Formats: sequence, structure tokens, C-alpha cells
Amino acid sequence: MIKVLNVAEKPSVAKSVATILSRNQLRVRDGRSRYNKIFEFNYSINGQQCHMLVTSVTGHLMEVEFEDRFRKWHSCDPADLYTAPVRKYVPEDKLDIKRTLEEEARRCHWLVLWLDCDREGENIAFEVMEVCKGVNRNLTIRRARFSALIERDIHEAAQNLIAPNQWFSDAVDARQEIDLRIGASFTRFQTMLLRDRFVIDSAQDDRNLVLSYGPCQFPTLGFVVERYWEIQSHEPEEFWTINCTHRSDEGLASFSWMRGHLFDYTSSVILYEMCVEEPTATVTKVQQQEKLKYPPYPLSTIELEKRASRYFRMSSEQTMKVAEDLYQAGFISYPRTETDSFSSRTDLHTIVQEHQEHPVWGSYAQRLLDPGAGLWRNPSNGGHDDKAHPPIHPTKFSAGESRWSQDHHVVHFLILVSTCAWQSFFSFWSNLVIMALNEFLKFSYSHFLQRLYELVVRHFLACVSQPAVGAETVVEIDIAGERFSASGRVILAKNYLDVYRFESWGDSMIPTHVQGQQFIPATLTLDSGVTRPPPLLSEADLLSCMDKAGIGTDATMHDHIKKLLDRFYVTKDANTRFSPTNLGEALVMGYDDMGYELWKPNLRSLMEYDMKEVSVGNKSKAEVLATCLQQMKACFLDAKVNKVKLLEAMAIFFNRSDRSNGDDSSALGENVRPCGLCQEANMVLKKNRDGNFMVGCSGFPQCRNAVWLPGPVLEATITNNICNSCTPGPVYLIQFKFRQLEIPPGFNVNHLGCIGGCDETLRQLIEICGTGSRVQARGRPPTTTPSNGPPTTTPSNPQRSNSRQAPCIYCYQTGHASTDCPSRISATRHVQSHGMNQQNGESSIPCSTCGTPCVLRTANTANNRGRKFYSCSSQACNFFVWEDSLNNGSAPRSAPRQNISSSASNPSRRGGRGRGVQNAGRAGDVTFVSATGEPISGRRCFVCGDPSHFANACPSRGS
DNA sequence: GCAAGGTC
Repeated sequence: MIKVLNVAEKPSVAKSVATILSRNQLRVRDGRSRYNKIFEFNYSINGQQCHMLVTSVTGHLMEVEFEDRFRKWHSCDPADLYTAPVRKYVPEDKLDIKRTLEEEARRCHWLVLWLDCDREGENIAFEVMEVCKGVNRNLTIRRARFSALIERDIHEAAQNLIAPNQWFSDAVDARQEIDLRIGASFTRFQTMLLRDRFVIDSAQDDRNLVLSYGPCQFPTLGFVVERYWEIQSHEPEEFWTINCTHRSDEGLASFSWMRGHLFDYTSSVILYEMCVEEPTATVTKVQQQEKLKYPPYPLSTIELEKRASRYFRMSSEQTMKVAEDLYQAGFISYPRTETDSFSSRTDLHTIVQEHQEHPVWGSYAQRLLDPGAGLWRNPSNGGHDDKAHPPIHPTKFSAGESRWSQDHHVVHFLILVSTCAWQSFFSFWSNLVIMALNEFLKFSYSHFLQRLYELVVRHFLACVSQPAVGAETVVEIDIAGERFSASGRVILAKNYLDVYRFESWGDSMIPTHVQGQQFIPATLTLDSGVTRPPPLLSEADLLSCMDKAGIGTDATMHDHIKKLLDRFYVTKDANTRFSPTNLGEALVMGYDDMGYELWKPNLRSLMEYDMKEVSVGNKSKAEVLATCLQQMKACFLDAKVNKVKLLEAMAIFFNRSDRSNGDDSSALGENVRPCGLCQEANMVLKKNRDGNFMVGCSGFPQCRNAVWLPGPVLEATITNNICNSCTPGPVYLIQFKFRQLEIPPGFNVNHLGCIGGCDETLRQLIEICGTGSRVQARGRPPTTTPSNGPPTTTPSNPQRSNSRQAPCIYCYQTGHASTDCPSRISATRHVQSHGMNQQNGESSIPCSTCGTPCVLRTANTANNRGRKFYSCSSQACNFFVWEDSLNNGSAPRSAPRQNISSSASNPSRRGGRGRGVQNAGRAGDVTFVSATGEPISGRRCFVCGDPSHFANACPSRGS
């Protein structure tokens, strides 16, 4: 009889395969590893009688590592790690499994590999082959390919054995080697570069701190930082919208403007006035239709993690731990699966039947099985199948509640561990306190088990249920050519929502309307709101980002998130939302400033693409390894050359350490000109701790003379060229490089500029972009204050000093609302009282922010070419106001507006209607119309306040 | 001391 050694990827699969093939007629014995049993039985393969031994590994049997002489961190230059020899070996904790395989393989004729049918599984198959062939060269080796652990598939796989796929395995070999080389080189490089140079306050002992870099963890960090910067750089923008209500016997209907909202106040007012003048509403459309809300797809790992985070605020790591325990105890199926569709051969009814007796959802399960109820529906297909595991579903009934804490060994194990730990650390505590804590732990953990089990069961029952049905009514009306709509919904059948309590679908009544009907609105208001930034990334958002970009696998995503927390790169708040720490932000900022996208997902995506090419035979492993490692080594060497960028970014957030040898000071600090204020020292080029460039007197703090440079400056280098016109000289010209995306169209990225006052380009850029837009976009107040800080003669940009508080949208000051902005009043007042000569550059109007005289200038940007504005003559002050906005009395603006914006298509403009009620008053007193259509009181022009006309006819606006 | 991928 042929002896066949069968090896599965994990003990559970070995058990399932053996049970199915033997029809449960098998013997079990121990191997050398306590987890990996050996099952024995007889079975016929293609008519050949076989004695089957089925055992398992636990995932990868081998690891890839550098040879010993490269393993110490100081043993070599990290750049050498791109070429240092690596080896694959069986680590200490897997030697038991290796010995079992060797012992059994010696006695067998065939080796059949039952590893998971994905690339990693194929690679593990080759690891198993290597070990087995090492002791028995005559083995016949075959691969079993199965798509689910169900009877038909497993028997089919056993009768149709194939050859292992070398390409699949090669792809994984390449990935492992690339991950190791990139990860180890960058981790050693940035740890050794930064750890001793800065006081990194997040770490208890920063001498042992590891600043790891990994091709998965860094893009994950990148997602968190990018969202954080997006929030920091968000500029609130005020918008206006018209709302209207209609009261009838059946109740109140609220109509919203089908334009959404406009960002232009005057346009909004004109449209609003047209509505007020002819307020009769005509119903143009009444549409009624049936709407379905579908149940979710069957549950994959990522969906389980996302939903547990959303519904229970469990971290993905917690979820996977609890799911693993539920799986080990037999309550749910294998929890690491990409599959979100059930095989047609899965017996779904039997799973539902098991739950008929449940005290809470049992009656729902009964209704599902009752053909007369019509509740059953075959689950939809989510389109993913890992060919190894079914979607996560319940496999054993539990009534839950009190039984969890009694019958689950995990809880007892945890309690044991915790008791030992607490007793050893806090031996002075009374037993009573320890018991109380244990009870709490027992309760919390059983609570998690219970909630996750409930989610898996309810999700499964929802999947096999009919969608919820609603009747939706949409009513559209027309007022003076403007269209408004309102909608209502009545739930006709809740169906799956009866069991899936985590989702809701609200009823909202709308009174009956008929086409052609006319009415006078109960209210017609012009409301305003401001755009708001998107929220910080939640754990579910982060998982979605990773999933979409292909960062990590279903089984490892939670590990990458946990790694960021462990490395102090990010923190998570009570709402499961992530913010970068100073450390995380500084690292991303450093690489960003180098111009590398090492913190973006593209690198991993490219690697994944190459792996795919290897796995289908289009490229060889050697070819991909060579090109990828060559590129990464070049990138690494470049990063070493540009390490000053990392140091500068770190310096923004952290104090230099005493251990620092100080050899990395930036090349800044050269003289630009003699200081005209103190006439003693020189002005020098500096980059301050917020990352902004400035030229300050080296006599600081005695002399506080300073010239701030535009926010978009990326690089600034002093040249030998001298300005011909500025005094006192010599004033050396500076070669600037601006960040392309931050300067308006029409400006060059490269600019040879003078800080002496003659440079129109610099002046315009400061007026338009400010001196700290980069920091507004990414910075936060530093936690420490270096002793050699830059001069601060002038008020710094208020947004910089209080970046988390929403500033006024007109003057960027905090402490007052935009509606109460003093700059709007003072700017107008100044123009009137000083009788200004409106010629370019001639004015004595004091700036309303700092008191320095303003000058009248002409904009030269694409959007506003030729438009005039007043700006403060102090280069350190950002104040400016458009001339035309003063003339017509509307608000001064700091940036060009877009007249009409689609809030749905532009995420930066998502926003609420924060101040609708207060701002209704800005539309004059005409916020209500009477039943006869006459405005109640106080009609007047919204621009100049004259009651004799409306704004669209206001003489101050001209034609 | 470093990666990411399996798994108990």
C-alpha cells in the first residue's frame, strides 16, 4: 500500500481534510509539535489504495534572514543590506514541526500538499517540499487544489492532484526578500540617524527606540498623516443656500434648493430676492417609487473588522483576537478570509436551523425557514473568493449571555495570566481588589465574545434575507425659476433590518402634494453655512484605504495598524479616529521633503504588480529582484544624501539631544544683507522650526528685525548676485524654489529674488499665499522651544499659533465669528475716512490688523488678473482686501471664489449649515413672506441698505 | 533591535 504524507497549512484544515476523506473513520496521534496532530486512515486515490497520514504546519515553516555577519546593526552600512546574502531557514519555534515532517516523510512514498490555494500557500508548499525532500529524495510530490473545505471539493481535489506552481512560490520569495532588505535598511538608517539626535518624548527610553520603516506600515502611516494635513489646510468657506417650507393640514414639508449651495453671496441674494418677489410655489413633479435597501454581502475579515469597529468600537486587533478565540472554540468559521460569497454547495438552511431556538433571534430564524413568510433570499455575491475559506459564518449554536463566561476556556486563561501578573506586581493589593478586577476582565472579555458572535450570526441571517422595502416620494417645486425638492419615505417591509439591528433606515413623512398645485411657502430663508474639513480617519476608514491600495492582507492589516500605535507613530482617540504623533508626522514630512513617495501606497502597488507578473510567468523572480532592489538601493542612497531633510523635519517637533554630535546643522545661516534696523549685525537666511524660511537679524534677540518669506518656498539658496537698487547693501539675491502646487498659475517654480523690498514676485506671493501656508497645511504647534529660535518682531500668522481652532474666514484671526469680523468694518471705515488716493502703491490707510500703511496693488494671477487690492505694506502681515469688495460693501476676500460648487464632487467642500439661523439676518429683514405673498417687513437692498431698491438694481454695483 | 506573511 502506498503511504501518503498529506500536509495542510494549519491544524484545522488537516483535521477537516482527514475527517472528510476518512468519513470520520480515523486515528489521531501526536506529532512532535503539540498543536500539529497526525491523522491516519486508508483512502483510495484514483483506484490506488493508500495509507494516508494527514498533518499540518502553522503557516510559514521558514523565515528569510541575513547571514549572521550582517545581522548586527553596526556590522555594515545599511546600504549593504541590498546585496548582503540572505538565507531561508526554519526558526527555533518551528523545529518541532520540521522534525515531524522529516520523520513521517522518510516512511512515505508520496507527499500531497494541502496548503491554502493562494500565493503564500504555494510558497509554504515549497518550504514543506524542501524539508521533506531533504530526507527522502524519492518522494512523489503532488498538490491538492480545493476551493472550500466541503466534502465534494476535498474528494475532487484528492482525485485530481496537480503539480505545485513554482511561479506562485517565486513571487512570494521575491516579496519576502524585498520586504526584508527595504525594511531592514531603512529601519536601521532612520533609527541610527534620528534616535540619538533628538529627545523623542513619546518613548520611555529613547535609546532603545526603534524607528521602523516597512513597505506596509509607512503607507498606512501616510494615510493618517495625509488626512491630518488635509484637515489642517482646510480653509473654511462660507456658502449660502435657500430653504423653504410648506405647511399643510398633514404637516410640514421642508424643501431644499436643488442648486445645493452657492459660494457667492451676491448671486445667492439676487436669486433669493427673485424668490421673495414671486414667492408662489408650483409643484412640478411628484414621483413615487419603490426603493430597496439590500442586506450586506457575506462577511469577510476586513468587513468584520470594519463593522466591529463601527458598531462596537473594537480595534481591528481586538476583533481578530476575539474572532480567533471564537473560531478555536468552534463557534464561527475561519476568521481570515477574503471570500464574500457563499459557494452554491454550502448548506445555508442547516446553519439557520441551528438558531431557531435562540431566545433573541430564534423567531427570526424560524420566519426565514418558513416558505410561507417569503423572507428567504439566496445571499448576494460580493465578488471576492480566496478559494480557501468560506465567508465568516456561525458554525455552532450558542445561546450566549451567561454561558460565555462559564464555558469558554480563553476567559479562564486570561484571568489566570492576569492574576499572576497583578499579584506579582501589586502584592500589597488585597485579594478583594484583584477579584474585582478579574470579574471586570471576565465580564469585558465575555462581552466582546458575545458581541462579535452576535454580529457574525445576525450578519449571516441578514445575508439570507429579503431586502428592506420602502416607498419613496420626491416632490419638486418651482419658485421664480428656482427649483426645490423634498422627499419622504415609508418603510413597507423591514425584512433583514429586523435582525440586523446595526443598520437603520428611517421613516420620514412628507405631506401629499399633487402636480400643478400652487402654494405660498410658510418660510423662505437665505441661510448660510461654512465648509468643514473631513474628519480624521477612523479605523474602518483606514482599513478601507489599505484594502483599496492593496496594503497588507486580510490577516495582517490589523497588525500594521497596531504597529503604528506601538511605534508611537499614531494615536487613536475614543472615537477610534487616528492622528499622527509628532514622530509620525516628522518622518513622513522628512521623506516628503526629499520628494520621495516612500510614505505613499504606490511603492507597494508597484511591487504587487511585479509579484503578479512573476506569479503568471511574465517575469522571472531574479529579474524582479534585480530591478526592484536596484531602484530601492538608489532611492536609499539618495535618502542618505538628503538626510538633512529628515533632520530638519524632526527639528520642527523635537529638541536636539545632548547625545547629538551636531554634525548635521543645515547649510542655512549665511549673510543676506546688513541689518538696516540695528545697523550692527547681519541679516541671515534661516529656516525656523515650523519649516518656514525667513531672513532675520543675527543680533536677535536684541534686534528683532525679520523678513518672512512666502509659505510655498521649498528651497532657498543665497547666491553671489547683488541687488542693484536696494539699500543698505549689499543685498545678496536668493535663489528660490517654490512648491508647484502651492503657488498660483503664472508664477515660476524657480525664482531669483531679492528680500530688500524691490521684488514684486515675492511680495505678491506673500500677499496671496501668506508666509506659512505650508505650516497651516501640515504643522502643529511645536511641543518644545529651542533656545535659538527665530526673531519674532511681527505677529506671526494667527492660524499657525492656533491651528486647531477655526479662524475667521475673512481675516484668519481666531476669537470671533466671520460675521463679526472687525476687519470688514475697519477696512471700509479706513477707506472712507482717509479719502484714499487709489493709485497703485499710494495710500496712507493703516492696516486694520497691524496698523502699518496699506498699499493699493494689482493682482496678476490667472483668476484675478487686473483686479485691485489693498495690502499691508509690512511683509510680515497677511492683511489684504479686494478693492471692489470695499466699494460694494460686501465682505473682503482672501482668495478667489468659485461661484457654484458641487459639494458632492469636491470633498474639501463638504460642509454643514452651521450658522443658518444667525445669518438669515444678513439677507435683510425679508426672511418671511405673508400668506398673500407680500414680504412682512423691511425690504431693502442687501448691498447698500437702501429700502428703495433690491441688490440686483443697486447703483453701487453698476451694470 | 529591522519587514511582511503565514499560524497556534
